[in-house]
Amino acid sequence: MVTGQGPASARARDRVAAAVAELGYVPDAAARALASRSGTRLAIAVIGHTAAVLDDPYVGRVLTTAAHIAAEREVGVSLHWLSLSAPVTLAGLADSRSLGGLVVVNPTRPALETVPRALRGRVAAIGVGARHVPSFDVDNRSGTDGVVRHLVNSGRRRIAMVTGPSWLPCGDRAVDAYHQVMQEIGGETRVVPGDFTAARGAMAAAELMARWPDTDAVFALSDLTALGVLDGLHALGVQVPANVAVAGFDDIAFACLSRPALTTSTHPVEEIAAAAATAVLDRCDADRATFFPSRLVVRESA
Amino acid sequence: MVTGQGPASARARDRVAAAVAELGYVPDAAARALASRSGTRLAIAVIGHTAAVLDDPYVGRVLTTAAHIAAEREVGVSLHWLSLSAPVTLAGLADSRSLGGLVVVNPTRPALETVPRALRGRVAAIGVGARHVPSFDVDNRSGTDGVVRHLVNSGRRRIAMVTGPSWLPCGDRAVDAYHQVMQEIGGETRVVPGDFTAARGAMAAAELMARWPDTDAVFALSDLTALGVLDGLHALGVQVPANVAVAGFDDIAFACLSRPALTTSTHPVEEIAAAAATAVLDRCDADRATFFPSRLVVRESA
DNA sequence: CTGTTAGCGCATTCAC
DNA sequence: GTGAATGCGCTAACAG
Repeated sequence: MVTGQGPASARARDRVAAAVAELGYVPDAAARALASRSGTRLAIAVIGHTAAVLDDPYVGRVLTTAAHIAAEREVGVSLHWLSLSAPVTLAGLADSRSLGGLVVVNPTRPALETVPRALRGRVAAIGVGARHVPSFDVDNRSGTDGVVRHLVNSGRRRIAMVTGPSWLPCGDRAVDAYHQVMQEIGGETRVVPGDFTAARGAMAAAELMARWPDTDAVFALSDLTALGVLDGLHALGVQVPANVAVAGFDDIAFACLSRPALTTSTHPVEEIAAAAATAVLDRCDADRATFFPSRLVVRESA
Repeated sequence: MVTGQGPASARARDRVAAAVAELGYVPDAAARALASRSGTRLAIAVIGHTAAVLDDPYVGRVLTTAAHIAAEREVGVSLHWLSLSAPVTLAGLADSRSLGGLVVVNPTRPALETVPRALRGRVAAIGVGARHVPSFDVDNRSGTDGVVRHLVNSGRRRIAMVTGPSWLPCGDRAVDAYHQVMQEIGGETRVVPGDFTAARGAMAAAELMARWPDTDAVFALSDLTALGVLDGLHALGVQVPANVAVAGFDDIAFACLSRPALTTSTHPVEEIAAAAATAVLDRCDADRATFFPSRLVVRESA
């Protein structure tokens, strides 16, 4: 083995390293991939109802980071949409010989079941994990807890939540946390399903205010949705934050550009994506879940 | 040649095609890359002062599209930052044997000079092009013309422009178009340099209003910057669009979510990226420039 | 632990 | 026009 782990004495290894340095030797990725059948590309698969999930800015950030990390190792990244109704595609993806590793974004548990064992040690999830699929995710529970408690601390009691899509398991922890805080303060829970889009947020705002007109705060599990809520409330003539406070989740670039600027919770998306990509590229088999912190960012909207 | 163009009779080709279909044969990308020295990955190189340019949402859209297109051909995409001051990196990038093709985003003409001839037919630019480097870009000239004329038609005369970074050659056509319209209506030109960021937009707004207090419209060559201008004007207590109209360029996702919603010009970024990626992957040598239309989108801000 | 050998799956280059 | 040989640069599985 010209590089790396082969069983060899320390002296021999040093000599090779010296030769490599002096001759300016650089390994050929294609030849290595061919000989070791290790693949030449890192696939990013995003699960969702439609291919439109690929256009989400969150996916863009993950992809950007992964492509940047992969570049250092001379591998490329490809982007795939995995239909929610037929995650069979995952197996198809996996037996492409050029596949070096796989990062699944927003996986469902059934989808994770279809990961072939041949991919063990070369797969990671951003979202929930599974056996032999290490996961990297935001600590949604404490993140939600932090935001909702901030709303409570600023005097709100009739707090509603717009969730993520119901099929997304990693949103469950957030909903749990919301329920728990509401129970603690003896408040009624008001949950409306969302789908992480702004359009849905505007609709959710209208639904919410029709059903529970005395709502004094809305927490959306996505900034995009929260911006939509802002829009919906504006259309209803509701003042933010005077009448209703609004908080989001993720701290996207535009959270600080909206009017009013969005109170939200910030997440190290780049760090998460980098960790997932690195885990796959470095072939570390594990089924550990790593959680990244969610930190409250108070702006004007709540 | 198992696939494609080799000299062979039509009958033989058909037989091969039939065999391929029945055996479910799928070529091995790594083996092909090794034998033909054609590389296994498509590199996207973005030019800018700092690596922060990689985080631009525009780059995200380009990367997403490229990664999706590349996926169909079993190749991956890697992302690179090219320092403006030392575009030497481009040559370094190019002699990596795993490089299959290159798409340069926002190139400068000097940077394009450093494209090695070995890359001919496997390189494309999003922005200005050069000899042997086909370019794919927005028709900035007519796009700007459309926006500025819209401002004129709605009664504005003292129109300022916030440009892109001065080193970006593809912004020149836009500045030209602005000058031309202003000359036609006999208006004074008021140009402030920008850098495509929101922060710069807010500063530019302050500078503009200090220097030319009677300005009644601002056109920014980037939506992000325009949103910053919106912010800056708000801080100054200037009403938009009552006192000053604001227009942007690009129609990013958040243009319709700002308050007031941003009037801008929409561009088929995905189409442009797809065309560039396809040109590189299909090895079409050319030095033709392809321009994509810019279409005015009137919302509330102008 | 070391040195050697045999492919990985294709494109290319010759003879036919 | 067709088929068979050679090698791309490396890893893996041996024998020393």
